[in-house]
Amino acid sequence: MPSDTFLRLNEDKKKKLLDASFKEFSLNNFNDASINRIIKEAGISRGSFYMYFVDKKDLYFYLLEQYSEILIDNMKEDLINNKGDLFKMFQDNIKRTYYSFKNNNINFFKKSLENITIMEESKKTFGFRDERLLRELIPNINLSLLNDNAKHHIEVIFAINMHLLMVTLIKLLRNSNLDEKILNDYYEQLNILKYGCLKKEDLC
Amino acid sequence: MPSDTFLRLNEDKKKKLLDASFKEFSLNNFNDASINRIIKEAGISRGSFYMYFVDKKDLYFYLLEQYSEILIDNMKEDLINNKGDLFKMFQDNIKRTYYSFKNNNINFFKKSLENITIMEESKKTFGFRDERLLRELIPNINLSLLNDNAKHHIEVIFAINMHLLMVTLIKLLRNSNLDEKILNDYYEQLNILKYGCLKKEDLC
DNA sequence: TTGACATATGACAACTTGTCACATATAATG
DNA sequence: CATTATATGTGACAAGTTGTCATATGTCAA
Repeated sequence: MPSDTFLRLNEDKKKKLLDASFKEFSLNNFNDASINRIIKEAGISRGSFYMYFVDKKDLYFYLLEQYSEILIDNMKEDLINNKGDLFKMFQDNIKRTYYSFKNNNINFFKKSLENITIMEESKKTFGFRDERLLRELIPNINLSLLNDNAKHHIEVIFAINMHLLMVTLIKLLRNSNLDEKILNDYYEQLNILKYGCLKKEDLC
Repeated sequence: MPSDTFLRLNEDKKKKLLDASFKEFSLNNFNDASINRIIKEAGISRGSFYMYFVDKKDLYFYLLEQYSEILIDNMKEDLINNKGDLFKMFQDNIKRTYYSFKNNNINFFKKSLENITIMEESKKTFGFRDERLLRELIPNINLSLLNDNAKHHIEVIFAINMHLLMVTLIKLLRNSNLDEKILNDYYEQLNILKYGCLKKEDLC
């Protein structure tokens, strides 16, 4: 989290630093990104930077949070449009998210995907804070479509879906064009989650 | 991949470097691990190091490969003991893997889990090379237990299972003792994959 | 013994980060 | 208005990082 000093800064100065950071993290992955280059581009001194953020990670997560707001908004919209059907939402959402990622200035989201460790993923699902996810998305899911076991593990199901979404996005972004095969694979993966892996005759 | 020069080295010198590396990567995550400390501990010169490995990443993946051989061996054994039942294998395997991780010298596997990005995970499933996974594990899975859709996506199902395994291991290793609650959550996640999320009446 | 090739070495340039004594704003108070 | 606090800004600095390269030392074959 940035310091109050940063938050109190005038919008111009704030924007300049945020823009420079966005650019740097779009061109380099987290470890290669350089605070030196950021402060040079933003025209602030080294000491000031450390007055605003405790370190590179602090800045990065703040940025990620800012820029991923719109993604969670889109997801919420898709969920409501599909009357709370979690799987239809994910099916609809992937193209939208793909284009958000693809069209954003330089590469920020693509690089972000490459940076996420499963360690972090298990804590905060893709930069969206858990709280916002739980507060705004989960309550909009129509649980009556799911069986009891699924109802009790709705957060896990969401997390698995998010994981599949991210892995698919990585694949799609590696190709230059939206690849229908990768997309179809994704839809069938959703089906596995919907219908399970075991033979039906063993179930009923 | 290490150079032929490294492979040609006498066992003592090789071991010394590998041991020093293992220790360094056990005490630090990938980015904080220092080649300087490794070569100091191993008693070789900077130039020699770069004669053996192209960079830190090269060394790291070589190490990971070496030390994860046993994990895939265990998995194969569990799969055969369970007559090819993929889900029973995962259910049995987690405790074993947990103890392998917990008891190994310093922390290598725990740190490794923390280092893995979903980007890498989507390419090589957890340091096990895809080839070995596909070659040795997948053929031992009893496909007749699965429905048609699952059969066609056996690699994806395996990957999701691996992902759940890793996330659960991270949770378990964060606690000091084997936490039954986390373990039970894992088993129920496997059930979701087995039986799916949708209500049964909608299926049959 | 003399090449020829394989290894080893550490100084070097070019970076990186976080800190800190100091300088300069801006606000508040006598 | 002058003075004192408090908030910000600054860049030199120490202590680290990595990868390269000219040079030195092995080793083996002709």
